[in-house]
Amino acid sequence: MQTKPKPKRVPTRKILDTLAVMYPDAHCELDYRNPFELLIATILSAQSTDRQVNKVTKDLFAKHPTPESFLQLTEDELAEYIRGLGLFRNKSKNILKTCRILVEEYNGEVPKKRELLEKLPGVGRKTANVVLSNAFGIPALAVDTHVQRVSNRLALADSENPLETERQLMKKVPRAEWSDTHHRLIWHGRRICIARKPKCSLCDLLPYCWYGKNETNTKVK
DNA sequence: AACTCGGGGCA
DNA sequence: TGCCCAGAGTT
Repeated sequence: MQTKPKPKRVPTRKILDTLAVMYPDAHCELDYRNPFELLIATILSAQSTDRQVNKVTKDLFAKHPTPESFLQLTEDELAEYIRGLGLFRNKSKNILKTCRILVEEYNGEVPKKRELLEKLPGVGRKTANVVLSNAFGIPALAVDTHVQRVSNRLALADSENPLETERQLMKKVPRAEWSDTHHRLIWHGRRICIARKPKCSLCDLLPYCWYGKNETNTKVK
């Protein structure tokens, strides 16, 4: 790794506006109808694709729409539903523990506080933020691998630590734009600013991008 | 900080 | 065939 010649001034406003033009309708691509389903779908999405998650949750949520209903399932039975995903045994175990807590401590509801969400098995900082923001409209900026990578490349963040990246983004991005920005960074990370060979020649952010300017060899069709 | 969980999709 | 996927928990 080279020492980073950080730009003197990051044109945050231009970056956010350009992202808005590029991805005007960016949104969560997990299928869910209520906070509980979003919580489960987000736990399931760890190291898996949202398409695979949507595939397995369709049948699962149809037959088990509530945490009470999930508790009728054994660990193996739930694992069978989500077998198409990676990490399915861990997820099955964690989700059943989480459902038990929801039923026994929160009257079957998903709590709306970060501290409580993060205590649920399988729920970390990222998942908690997704639920707060998408399900409850509580401002939060979830940092996953896409947000982390794209933020680093655009010099919106200079840390590899997701929590630190979250802090830096929250300082630079107006609170009202946290949710949209989160989704747009993800869409950008999946479509253009991909990990391996970013398609810099297709990127409207190139004029504002430290990485794109310095990695000319990565420009692929 | 480094492991581990992990099957499926895609180049 | 190898690499990655809207991470979290444990050591």
